Amino acid sequence: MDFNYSDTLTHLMGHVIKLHRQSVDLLIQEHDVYPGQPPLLLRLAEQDGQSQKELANKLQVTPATLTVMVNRMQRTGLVIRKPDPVDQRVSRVFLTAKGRQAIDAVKEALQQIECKCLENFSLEEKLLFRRLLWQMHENLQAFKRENT
Amino acid sequence: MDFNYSDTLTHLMGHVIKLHRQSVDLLIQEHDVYPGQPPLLLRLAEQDGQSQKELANKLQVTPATLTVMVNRMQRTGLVIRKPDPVDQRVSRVFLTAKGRQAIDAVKEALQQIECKCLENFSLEEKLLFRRLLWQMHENLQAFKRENT
DNA sequence: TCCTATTAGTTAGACGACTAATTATTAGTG
DNA sequence: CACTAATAATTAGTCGTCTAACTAATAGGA
Repeated sequence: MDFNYSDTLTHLMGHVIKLHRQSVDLLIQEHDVYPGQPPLLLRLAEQDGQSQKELANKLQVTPATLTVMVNRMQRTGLVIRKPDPVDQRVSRVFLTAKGRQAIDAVKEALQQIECKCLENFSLEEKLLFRRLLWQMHENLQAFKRENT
Repeated sequence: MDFNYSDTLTHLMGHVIKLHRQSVDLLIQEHDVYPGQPPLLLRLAEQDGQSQKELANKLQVTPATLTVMVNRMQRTGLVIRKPDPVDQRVSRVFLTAKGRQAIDAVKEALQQIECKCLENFSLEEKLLFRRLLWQMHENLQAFKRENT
């Protein structure tokens, strides 16, 4: 019972994710947006001025990671940090004008790639794919709960 | 026509991949194997003593990345580098005894998680999932070809 | 044969992510 | 009220990955 990692579904998925990142990056790099930043930008587009803790939770990332991300994006002028007036511990992240412009490109790019990804998929296939992916997500979540 | 990144298939896939990594890591970290190393170990299990270039190609990683990976794995004693006797430019990577031991644990872990991932999947669903994933892979590859 | 091109690998510096330890500030309790 | 708990963010150090610049060695052509 030999086991080939290359035949594994997660191996293939990993490659797809990587290709996806690279493809999106091709379209957005001119806006000073790096591959990990689109999710943060989009969360800010939904609601500006969230605390870093809120953002970290939504992005499923540790607060430490978020601090570093915000530092870089502040340096490239996409966002700006402002202290919360009530609670001095929290700092809130706001989009700059440049950030807002970048978001348009980012949305456009993600949309385009998602569309490209799903070329030749029927509606049923899309739905099924999502269902299976979700099932996988739940299975892994269960595994983590059992083994922590 | 508002666009929600959270509803995106690739967003969900990203989470699944992340959970997968974390889950595998739970099972292998005691063997001094870090999350990015299983693929390299398994390639060496297939064929020991490959050149770094060969390995980089198979892992779809740049030579620079491979150099760093091998450095770390050499430091933790999983592999060892030996110069090619014919061509002095190439250095070949070999498993150590510890590396070979780790591989057993890694295979076991990957198998277990892959199995867990696919809980409640029928055979048809597995096949279909792979087919759709492959289609996505081809779509993205085509996109990259068109935009490079 | 010698000089140039190509090739394999490395290094430096950046981004993305994590854990563990640290700093400030707020909340709660005796 | 004072002291301890808990919370938000940061820092330091590591792993994973990339690009660009560099070194060393081989291959090829004039």
